[in-house]
Amino acid sequence: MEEIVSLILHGCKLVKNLEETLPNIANQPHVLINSCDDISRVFGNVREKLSTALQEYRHHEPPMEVGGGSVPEWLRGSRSMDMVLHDEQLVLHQQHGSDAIASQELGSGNVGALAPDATPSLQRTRRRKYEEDRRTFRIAAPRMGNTEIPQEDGFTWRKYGQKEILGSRFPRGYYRCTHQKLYNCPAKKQVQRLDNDPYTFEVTYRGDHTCTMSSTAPSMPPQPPPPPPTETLAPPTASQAVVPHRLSMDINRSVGDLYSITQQTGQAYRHQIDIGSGVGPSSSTRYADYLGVTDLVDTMFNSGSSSNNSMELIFSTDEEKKDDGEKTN
DNA sequence: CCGATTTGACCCTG
DNA sequence: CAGGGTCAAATCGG
Repeated sequence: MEEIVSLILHGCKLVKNLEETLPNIANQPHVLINSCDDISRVFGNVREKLSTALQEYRHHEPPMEVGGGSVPEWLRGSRSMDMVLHDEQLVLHQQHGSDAIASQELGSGNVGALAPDATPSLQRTRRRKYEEDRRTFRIAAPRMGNTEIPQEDGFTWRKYGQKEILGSRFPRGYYRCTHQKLYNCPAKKQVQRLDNDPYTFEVTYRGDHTCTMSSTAPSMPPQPPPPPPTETLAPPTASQAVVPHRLSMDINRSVGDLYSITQQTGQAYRHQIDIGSGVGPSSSTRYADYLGVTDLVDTMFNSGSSSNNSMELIFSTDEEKKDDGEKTN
């Protein structure tokens, strides 16, 4: 087990390394590929070892009681095993759909407040394209402090609405970027507790930040008004700005951030992350695997010094969850 | 006083 | 017409 852990930690270091050198090597695809390969190799190795350990255990130990007997001792009784085996709770998939189109749409005017003279057909088109630019995350609610809202995501949001949603026990909160007016930032997010798991928020991000990612005031001067829409699609720069930020936070942050990003259609989570051209499908799948593992590692080993709240999150039973849920309700 | 939140009303889409 | 999304006045709080 120690070997596996050190492997995981090594992988994390590689990821951090890559992140730090990313600005310098961003335009050197072959270097990027090598780095990604190294990382995925390490975590692929981890996964293999985990699978082997699990199989060996299953082979030697007849199943005992339901839900516990076929799991290695070091994982028995912990929900982390579920996460390893079913990393849909950890793996992220990000759907950018037509980011470029959406960015263009968003940049072309105010969000939500459609031009009064817009034709109905145009409004529909705009809406649909806008809707495609949605990234849905599942975020574990904080166990400490304010459990009513998801953890900081690095941006500051201002709530502008809340609505009861049909078929949902919990209302949906509507947030827009605090700097919307000052910086013409179109980013919005919706936050809703899951019906069947009040300790998980489904956070849907819409639009991309044109402000910086500061949680206070933006450090960049206000951007000039976006250019009028043209035939050429703008590159999805804003959405790219979100991803590296998340990468950094995923590695460093504590619990609460067991993201699983789903497709907007609400289908089963896919063990895949779109990395873009230059990386083959098999690599991307393995890449996703390691992302899941890093989150797990992060949760297990980087969970804050003084409290074991992250462990509570991992190891808490459903019963506890239910109790806590009732308390907060 | 100013910015954030709340909440009922309104708008738009399907 | 129902439901989701947004607006904006009222209210809150630092």
